[in-house]
Amino acid sequence: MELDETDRAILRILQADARTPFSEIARRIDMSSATVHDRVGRLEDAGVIEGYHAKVDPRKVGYGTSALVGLRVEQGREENALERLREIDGVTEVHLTTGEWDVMLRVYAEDTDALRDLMFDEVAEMEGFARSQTMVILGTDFEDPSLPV
Amino acid sequence: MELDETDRAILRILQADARTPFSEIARRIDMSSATVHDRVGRLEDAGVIEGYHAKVDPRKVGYGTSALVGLRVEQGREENALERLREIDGVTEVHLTTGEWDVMLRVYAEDTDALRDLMFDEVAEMEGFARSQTMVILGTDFEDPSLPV
DNA sequence: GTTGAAAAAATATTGAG
DNA sequence: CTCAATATTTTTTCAAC
Repeated sequence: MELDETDRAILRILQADARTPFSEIARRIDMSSATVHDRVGRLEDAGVIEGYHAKVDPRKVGYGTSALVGLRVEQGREENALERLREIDGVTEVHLTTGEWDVMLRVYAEDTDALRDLMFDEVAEMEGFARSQTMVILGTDFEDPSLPV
Repeated sequence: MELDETDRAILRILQADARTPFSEIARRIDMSSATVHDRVGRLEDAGVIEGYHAKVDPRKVGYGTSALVGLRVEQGREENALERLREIDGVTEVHLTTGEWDVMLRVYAEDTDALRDLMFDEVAEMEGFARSQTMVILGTDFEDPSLPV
């Protein structure tokens, strides 16, 4: 799908605030809301917009700790490991990467104790687990889910 | 702010789909939409809900490559470096971490050439830069922005 | 592709239990 | 805190350019 500047403007607005009324988007980009409605529908159908999600403050719902975890997995056991990782509560991202680690995880836990339990009892016990390194996130300086479009 | 099971149910729904009409949320949790409206407003005011964002498929808007980058920063230069990183186009996350790296970045780039340029011309040229390691994301097995609440 | 206008649906507000 | 009823606004549809 080819995106023109109007599509990009709509994407910028919806990335910043997914609940902006079409009528206001229309006003800002100087088109009718029927057009905005039409375009958003096409962006959704084309898979450019994958979804709309409320961003919840992890601390406010009991997740005091977050970490990035590098994982080494035994050769040939990757499939099994990935399947297991997906199911662990608090694991929100599983990426296959080049470099020192085969897999990088993003995990959330209540506190450092809970993170330790998650790592020792769930991740390290997993079939095919070789070794891991946990990078505890001490603070997040910047996190904007918006891609520049 | 204290969250009860009703609040959590609303959060689960809005994390999965931020544009679910209040009327449907109300139907699903068996309450009136006025109550849902009231609760969502309080969750927003309390900062539990930080915002609503459209999730855009990076590939569909020209970002073929993504990476996690570990950074070492010279002591005392952290502030300056963080400020600079925030401004680089394509950098969507900047975390301070324990372990091998001081800072972990999430970056998006058009392709590996653009990633190289971003790393060599922007990141490595930054004041206070010591060294870095780029973990190119070959694939994302799982990525769900929803926190279990 | 875009539009204005009508119809349908949703959200915001109010007042009371 | 919750609700029903009302007022307001938005979404959706559609004939027409």
